[in-house]
Amino acid sequence: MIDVKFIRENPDAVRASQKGRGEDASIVDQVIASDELRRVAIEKFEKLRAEQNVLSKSVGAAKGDEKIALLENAKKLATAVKEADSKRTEAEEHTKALVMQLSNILDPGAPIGAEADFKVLEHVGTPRKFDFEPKDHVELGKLLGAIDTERGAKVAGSRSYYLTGSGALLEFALVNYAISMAVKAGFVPVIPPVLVNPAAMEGTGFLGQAAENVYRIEKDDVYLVGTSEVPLAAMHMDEILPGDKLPMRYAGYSSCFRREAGTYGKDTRGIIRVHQFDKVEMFSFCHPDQAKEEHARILQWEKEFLNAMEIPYRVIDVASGDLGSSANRKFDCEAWIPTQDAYREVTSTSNCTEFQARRLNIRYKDAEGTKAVATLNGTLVAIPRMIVAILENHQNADGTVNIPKALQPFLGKERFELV
RNA sequence: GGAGGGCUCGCAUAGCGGCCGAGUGCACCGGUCUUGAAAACCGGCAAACGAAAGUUUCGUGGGUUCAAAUCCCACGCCCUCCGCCA
Repeated sequence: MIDVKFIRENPDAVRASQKGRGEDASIVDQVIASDELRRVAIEKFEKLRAEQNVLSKSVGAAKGDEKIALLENAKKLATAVKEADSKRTEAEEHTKALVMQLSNILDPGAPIGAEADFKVLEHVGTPRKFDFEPKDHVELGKLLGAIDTERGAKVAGSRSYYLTGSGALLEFALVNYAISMAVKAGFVPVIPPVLVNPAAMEGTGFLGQAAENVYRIEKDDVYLVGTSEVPLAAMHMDEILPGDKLPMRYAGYSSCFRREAGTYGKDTRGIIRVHQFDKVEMFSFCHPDQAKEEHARILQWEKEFLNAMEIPYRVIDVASGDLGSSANRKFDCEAWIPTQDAYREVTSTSNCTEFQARRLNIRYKDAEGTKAVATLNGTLVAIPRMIVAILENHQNADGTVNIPKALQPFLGKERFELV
């Protein structure tokens, strides 16, 4: 949610941002008009209410005829107050509904355009030249007894899978490595709830355009989260954080659930795009003035993880039209996937500035006062995609797979063997 | 699933429908005293919007009333007991 005051004072900036995203800029003028009415309604209500408060007090003190006369007036006033109150509520709701439609203000650095208009920031590592025909992760997963998509489909439907043997062990190793790295960097490790209430889901912005990708348990009115960003962000919902404790960093490990509606036919093979997976996510509550630096730091940790996995990748600056509504800028790390001859997204970090915190009512307090914090998130490791990258990039001609050095201590060996 | 109890300013508690945005204790901040600290004493101390006046907030939402922390209804959460259970 953008600050209404900011919209009022910088309408052009908001319009430009909306346009940059390819979204409706006319909402800005609707907000301004609605906000004007809202402020008038508030003023009117408050005046009447003040009058009523005074009158009510005098009723208590009065006696006899005087009291009867006062009561007469008070009754009339009460009706007027009630009416002004409902008008005010209506105006407030109307304004809020409009403001909620606006996406976060773009970072001026974000490339403008549609999905394909991203900017490549850098390449790290070189895609390996194979002197044999590389196998894809599905085949390797079978040879290693690591991934079973057929039984996954039998038991849970399409986009489901079993990680077995080496696959399961690899997940544990990845998670352990990620968490130990995060703890070293000062993150508080967290195992959050994955079943959350509507307020958490709504506050983090996942019930908007993204709603169709969210699993909902109707009977109990709870949602399955698509990322631990949701419970991590909502953790401090309605709280005022001590300013001197910022940044507050959490590393959440959780299962993630995604309906993947509207992706029929996309990545149907293997475990690139699945309904359920585990992920270690970084989340930071920080001072708004430091959000940009924090964003760079989170990206740096993502890169360090990929470096440790010895996987070639590139970093892209995601284009305005492809940003989530909460993000003002987003960097994706894309790993090289040999059998697809392409870079594919494995991690992603967004700077949500104060946008998300305002919706969740998360503030910080320091000598300057109480203001909304900035929130940022970034993937440290999303298991299935990392498994794909590791298997495909580190495979040998016979189908065995070399284990990156960083993971070897967690697995007690250097290679995954055939079963 | 069944039966009870509770939800008030960081914590613990008080609170008669108007004198309650709200008392007390602890914690915290500032001061006096002290070589320093403790103790004692004095003062301050919930949040939001607003330039201010003022308005809003006693779990949430609704209702009764001129007036609600206080009465009524619904929901949420917490606790205790019983049942079931990883």
